[in-house]
Amino acid sequence: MRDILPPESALWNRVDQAARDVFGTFGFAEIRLPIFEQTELFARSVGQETDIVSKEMYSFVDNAVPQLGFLANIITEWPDPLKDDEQFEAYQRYVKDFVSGLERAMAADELSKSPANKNALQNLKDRFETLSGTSLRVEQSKELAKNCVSAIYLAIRVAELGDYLTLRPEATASVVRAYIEHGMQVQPGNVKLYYMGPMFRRERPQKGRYRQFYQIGAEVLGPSDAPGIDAEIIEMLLAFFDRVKLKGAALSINSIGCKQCRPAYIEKLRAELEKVREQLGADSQRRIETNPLRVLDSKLEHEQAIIEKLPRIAENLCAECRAHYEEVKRQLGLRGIAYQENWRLVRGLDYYMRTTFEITATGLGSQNAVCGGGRYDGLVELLGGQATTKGIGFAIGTDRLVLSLQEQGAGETPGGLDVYLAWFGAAAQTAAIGLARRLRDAGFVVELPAAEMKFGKSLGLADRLKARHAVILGDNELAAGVVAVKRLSDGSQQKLAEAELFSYLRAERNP
RNA sequence: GUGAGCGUAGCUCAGCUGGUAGAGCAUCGGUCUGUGGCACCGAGGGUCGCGGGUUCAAACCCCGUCGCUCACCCCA
Repeated sequence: MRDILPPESALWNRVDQAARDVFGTFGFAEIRLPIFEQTELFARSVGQETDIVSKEMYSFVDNAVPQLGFLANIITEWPDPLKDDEQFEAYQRYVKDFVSGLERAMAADELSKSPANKNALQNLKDRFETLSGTSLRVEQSKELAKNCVSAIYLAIRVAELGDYLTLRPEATASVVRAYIEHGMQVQPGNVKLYYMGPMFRRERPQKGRYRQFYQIGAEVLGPSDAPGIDAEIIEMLLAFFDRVKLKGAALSINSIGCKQCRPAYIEKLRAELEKVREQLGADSQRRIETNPLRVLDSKLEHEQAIIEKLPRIAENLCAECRAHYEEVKRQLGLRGIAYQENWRLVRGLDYYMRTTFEITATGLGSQNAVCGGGRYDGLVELLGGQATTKGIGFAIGTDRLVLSLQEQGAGETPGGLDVYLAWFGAAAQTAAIGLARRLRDAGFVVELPAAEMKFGKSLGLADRLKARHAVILGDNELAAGVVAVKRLSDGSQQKLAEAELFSYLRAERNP
């Protein structure tokens, strides 16, 4: 958990504003999305077997009956129910409370009497009975108790205690959901949307990575999958990085094929990996089964030579994918965009296909990817929309971008205080309040002391607040109908009428 | 999920073999009631992350726990 404080927050705002400005010129408009969604949405879109869904989501039950949800959490999150008799008994009490709570809630119609709930209740009752008859002291009932506990977990998951919700781990799924829900396919051409805000993943924080992190992203959804769209969204991305003055941004691209050609490639890859299995590390060996593409991502030194000899997807694309990829590259060329082809660039999310890309920045160590994206033509259909709707998008990791900018020395922003309005005496305060309002109306940043201070104190505060000017308003100035304005950098001071003060300050602002 | 390191004032840190909690910076006030940065003097600010244990006595030793940082895994 982390706070973003001034003056650092100013840099964050600059980054957000740059995105709004640049994306706006490409015809993108902002979509504001909810922070949490139905768990189901992410499970389906991101992919059940990905790390995000299998272990990194913050999910919770939005209970119909809060007490039941509380108990369900205790029971299913119980660290080790079979550790000792004391824990075992406590665990049984919780299960008992849960069963009776479930019965009561169903009787009172607080919980639906759906078949799932009835089954769960019956199952829980049976299991609880068996569990009550076991003891941890006897080895064979230990095994029995273990099975009962698994069954209890399952029954609780089956019970419909309320909505399953998840703090969003990414936003593409939400954008697609909104696109379908609001019938945006009737809009002319492709729909171009951008978003920014916090995302959540459950993991151990480290440099540039947080459990609540921020992304700025954009998506193009609609009937066309023209390679020019891929190239333009990349062009926009680079324009953005240019605007925030990120140095050393490097673009990598790849194509990972489609439903037609990728499965065949994966089998080919798997077969080749089997031949060299013994030479690979434990992680890569495991991935031969789970996700062979990820082996290509390995950064282990001794695997590099092996990986270099593996079959490459670019040489195994179907005709359509090959043509699409070639045209993306040509379109990038038309825009004068330099890129690096990286045949090992694969994505961690299931929904990507064809074009994938990544931007890396300097100063981030091994976490050097600052933006990732790609095409996901099947996702809209997967989530229940029109099969003909195509999609492509990217997400910028704002935390890393800001970190990288700071390391490049963009952190310091000059203090914005134009005027410290030092007033002395009750009559001067009245005048100062009016003057402060007119200065602020004109766009100047003004600090107006809330209570009278001694002269030296007041100017001292103006100095420490890093004000550019002190405007002095006391009895003398009031009588003469002027103010004294002092430039704090060199101490020069002059008396001006109000109209002159405004033009003076304007000139000071734009030298 | 795994491994390592660190938690003492707002910040950076000191605090020896256990014996009443310290410094610098910052803040506030004074010297200084019409002119800032300096100097000097003074003040406020701490459940030593939290809980338990050992001890006559714990910031210090032991156990647990929470938090932060870094790395692994993975990704943005």
